[in-house]
Amino acid sequence: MKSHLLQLLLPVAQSIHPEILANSIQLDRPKSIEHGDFSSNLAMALAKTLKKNPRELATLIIEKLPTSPFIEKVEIAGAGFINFYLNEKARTFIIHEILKNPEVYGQNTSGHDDKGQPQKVQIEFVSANPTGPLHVGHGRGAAIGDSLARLLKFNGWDVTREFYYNDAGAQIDNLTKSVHARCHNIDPSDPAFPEDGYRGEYIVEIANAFLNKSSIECEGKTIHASGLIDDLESIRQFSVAYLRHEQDQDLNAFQIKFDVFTLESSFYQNGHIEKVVASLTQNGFTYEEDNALWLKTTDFGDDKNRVMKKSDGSYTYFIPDVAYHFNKWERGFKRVINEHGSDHHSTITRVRAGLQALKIGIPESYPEYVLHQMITVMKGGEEVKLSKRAGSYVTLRDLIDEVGCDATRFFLVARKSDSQLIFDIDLAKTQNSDNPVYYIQYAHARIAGVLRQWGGDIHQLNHVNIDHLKSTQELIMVKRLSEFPEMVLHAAVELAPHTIANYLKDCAADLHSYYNDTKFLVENEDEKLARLSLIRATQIVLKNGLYLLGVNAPENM
RNA sequence: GCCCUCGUAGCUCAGUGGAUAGAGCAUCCCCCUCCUAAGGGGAGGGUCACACGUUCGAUUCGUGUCGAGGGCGCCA
Repeated sequence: MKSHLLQLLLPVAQSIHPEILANSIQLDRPKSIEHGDFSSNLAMALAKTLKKNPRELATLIIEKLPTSPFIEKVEIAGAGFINFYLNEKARTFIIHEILKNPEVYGQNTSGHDDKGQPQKVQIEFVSANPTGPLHVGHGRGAAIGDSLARLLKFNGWDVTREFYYNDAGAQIDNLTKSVHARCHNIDPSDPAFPEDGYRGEYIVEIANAFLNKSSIECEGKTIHASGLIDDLESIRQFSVAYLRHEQDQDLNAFQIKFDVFTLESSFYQNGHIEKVVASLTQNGFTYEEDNALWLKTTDFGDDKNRVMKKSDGSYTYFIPDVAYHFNKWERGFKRVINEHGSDHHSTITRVRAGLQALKIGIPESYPEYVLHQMITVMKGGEEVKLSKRAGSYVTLRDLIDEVGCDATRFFLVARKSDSQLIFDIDLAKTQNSDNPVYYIQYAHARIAGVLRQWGGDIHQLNHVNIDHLKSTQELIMVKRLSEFPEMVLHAAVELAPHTIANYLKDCAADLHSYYNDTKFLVENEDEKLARLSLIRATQIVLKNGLYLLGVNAPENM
């Protein structure tokens, strides 16, 4: 509908001002229904360059505008807005569009290449090290990352979800030492406990399972504990498998599945690390100082150079990161999005710098980043800082157990990622109007209820003429539904799934308002079917929108 | 000190170079003989942190100030 109007406007605009470009014409959705379905600031924009009165220009534009089967009227308003009001034919067209192919309504092909094929995009998210249960920050990353994946798929991209983790390195040594200490019944109050060790209760569980010679399923393999109290290698393998397994269960409970798990150690084993270091050195971006090998990241906008190989001969995390992103590029991902906590901010410049220094034509903006800010968990008016199992932080599992998967996902994805989030457990738990998740789900369930009571075949609604749906609420409802595809595109372009959550709240509000005002199951058959087709279309949009957030759309509540 | 993000109603947060800046909660009033009241309607509540610029028009863009958080490691 929007492109239809643009096609009408463009020739007119060009006849007045030949140099105007198609993408410079704005066609917005007015906030208020009084201002029509679409609004253009064309006259005001032209007034500036042509030095003419915007209202006069608007009159001229409207006179020149060809007739359209979908437009009821065009009006000038305010300082020179041109407002378009769609007619009943357009509204029927929109509703039929939704009902015809419910599951694809809102989808587009903006992710396709020139040949019409989906382009590959990889989204890396969560990427927690296997040193403890997932915390709420990982939960926010999981909710945002998975929703982004769903959104991009809806926009025609071929999406791969990936989880990267470090299974060697200093943090894992720490984990091993901590479990080892607990095997010997050394607790964190004991001076013999590792200084930077993990102090949570889960370490005791792992130690006990290890001593009992348990087995753990992890990523298709079974890991057996040797049970030998000083077998550090077995402790390490078992602990990593144990925690990876637990994280998988948490993600499962959060209804998130990954396509690929990548281990940091794989880049040491397959020689990628050496290759990258050799290439960086060959390109002349490295130097030695204080017995360490440095990369001149300042050549690429960093504020200081970074160590890549420590004086003890081991690598910093930074080189495996570069190797990993080089690997993503080589696997054919011309687009990569990393979802991380905002504490990863400092790595952006240097990872990109490392990739630039490889000189193999990777774009400067590769990879893209979506960073989320910190979460404060509130309960009973007080900040919750720790959980029993993890010790020092609140786990994702705590939230899921307490408020459920749907509410947790919704709350974590419904805020702009770069603002700090207060997660109010009491609010997320309430099952009433205070809680936006239930508000939206209730709208969906209410519609399902009406359709159940009607008892007819929903396919009967596909070709209903809705011409005489003309109440303000009905106009608002149709307008809202027609905006959904634009919202989906916008959310994907901006990498901002929270805009979908806002849209759904508005859409649900429109429905509840309509529901209270109008009876659907009326005597008059035409009226009844018209209203049912409208709410059925609303149900579809709510369902598709909730799907994009990873939230269920219940038939009953 | 430098870098990034944020500052909008009492609270939690949306939003936009344009029309009267929105929603939920909280406060007050009203609506079930009627498809789910887990709902709806209404009232009150704002110097869009502050200042100065750019613009026909700034809450939105720019600069500065103040305030909050995060990052500045041979940790990941």
